[in-house]
Amino acid sequence: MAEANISDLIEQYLKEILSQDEITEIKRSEIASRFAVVPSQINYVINTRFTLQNGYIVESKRGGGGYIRIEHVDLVDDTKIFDELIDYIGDSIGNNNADQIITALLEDKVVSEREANLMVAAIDKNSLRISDKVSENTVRARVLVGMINRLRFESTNIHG
Amino acid sequence: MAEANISDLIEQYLKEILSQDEITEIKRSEIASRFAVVPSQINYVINTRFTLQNGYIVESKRGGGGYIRIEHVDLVDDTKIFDELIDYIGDSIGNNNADQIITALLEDKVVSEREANLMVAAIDKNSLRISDKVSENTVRARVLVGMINRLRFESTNIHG
DNA sequence: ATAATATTAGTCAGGAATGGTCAAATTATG
DNA sequence: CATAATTTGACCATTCCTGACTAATATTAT
Repeated sequence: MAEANISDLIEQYLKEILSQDEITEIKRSEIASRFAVVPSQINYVINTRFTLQNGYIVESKRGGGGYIRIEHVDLVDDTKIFDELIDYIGDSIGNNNADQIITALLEDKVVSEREANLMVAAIDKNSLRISDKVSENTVRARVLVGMINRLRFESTNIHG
Repeated sequence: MAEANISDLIEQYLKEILSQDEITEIKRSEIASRFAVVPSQINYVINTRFTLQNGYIVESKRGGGGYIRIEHVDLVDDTKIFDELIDYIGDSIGNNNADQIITALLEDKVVSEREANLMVAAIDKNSLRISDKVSENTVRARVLVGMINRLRFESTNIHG
């Protein structure tokens, strides 16, 4: 597809590196100049694409010999991360963030694609839309219908 | 006899593209100017003609390099059971009735046990509890945590 | 040791480029 | 005529990109 954003390209570049090693250390200024962007854009990419809900842990150090270390964590093996994930969700979460979490669960094979699709359908914003009139049973109907509609389609994507 | 309105023409145009590729990415403003309509009419066309029930999955992103992605997916062979269930559910359904529907899907082997458990967790009455100050994101957090906890409660392995 | 300087990375706010929502106005349909 | 579908526009939300300023750490000078 059309990955028009530089941020997307930087993301791809970093994930390419991480597909070979579970952990990598980069120099912010080096990546920035490689893609001809200001250094702070690297922070932007990391903050929007390499978060815990995406399955990454990031550490850094400033000063001479400074670095940014990105580690891909395996949700299956790390119960503690799992706890932190639920902790992160807390009392409130938006549709996009929730989708990211489910994507991370899928990529780490905690759930199958069919299961992930059901989860995405369950937390869809159209289903959970709340107005004055809605009752619990109204929302339940929408959530259930949303999940059933998801089942109407074959799983098309890869990831298996 | 139905005179083709602009929305119909836009629909045809998009479906023409989708007849060649299963998936396409458009720029809302580009399509809008091509047909000389306001951008939000593209949303109207998508919301009325490219729905899940019709076999389309739509995703979008805003901001620079934003897009609307439309994917056409194939219906599974036996769709009758879904229609009937959705018809039965209607606009409102209680926890027990919903559980029964999910059990029926499980017994018919439409869903696996893990999938059924996820669905049950999603429509749990504690998750969908609605009071005066709940927001959409509040309910979403409860639904998502409920499903994740269900996954932990079982084995966290897809093949387990 | 301590201070000064150099070398990193982090934060934040703003502007630009998208797409989304909602309801009023208009048009088509039965 | 009554209702549903379409069309429009004002306003909102999100994402990306930049740069000025800040913070932390290492190195060098005194």
